[in-house]
Amino acid sequence: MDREWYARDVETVARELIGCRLVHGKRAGIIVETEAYRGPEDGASHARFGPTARTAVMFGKGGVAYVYLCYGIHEMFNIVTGVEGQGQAVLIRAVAMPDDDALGRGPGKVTKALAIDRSHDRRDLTRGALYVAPGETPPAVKAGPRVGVDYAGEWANKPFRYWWADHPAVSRAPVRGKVSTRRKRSR
DNA sequence: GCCTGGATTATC
DNA sequence: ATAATCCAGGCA
Repeated sequence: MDREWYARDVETVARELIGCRLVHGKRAGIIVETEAYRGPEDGASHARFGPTARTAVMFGKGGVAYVYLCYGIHEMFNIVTGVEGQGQAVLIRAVAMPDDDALGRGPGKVTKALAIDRSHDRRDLTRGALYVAPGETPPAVKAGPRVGVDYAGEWANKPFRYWWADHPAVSRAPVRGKVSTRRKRSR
């Protein structure tokens, strides 16, 4: 995909990424689940604090990778969209791998399956070994609330998550309304 | 500087 | 239900 394609609105790109091929060298998978993060006004987005050392890339041009470490364990792959200053990005939550459907299920698994890590942060996706290409046409795409962003108030309910309807590689959405990520610190 | 808590996943 | 594991960013 070229710069123009990525420069469009984040919701459009997130929706159209479903069915596309995500390629990294010899590895590739079909994207079956994404989430749109709208910009500084989006209470669920890393962009909500404005540009910082980590998130400045989100405020740059579209078609660039944003990769960050989550929970100290998992690396998450995002694609910046829109034009400079907007702060939009799409999280790739699941890909269908040719051999193993379970391999690309869940955002932490996507980076594992395609060997993407923080060294790819800020990588230009319009040139090089990491890129998106046309793939298949999904029979149906559904939309619903994003996963794991209950802290974001009204923004948590917006239907910014897109997935290939009934595809087996789509991540299982956890039961919402339950927050069990609290870890007690002895103090 | 210190401290909180997370765009998650595996296992208990 | 909770451990694993680390660092960004708010606040003092």
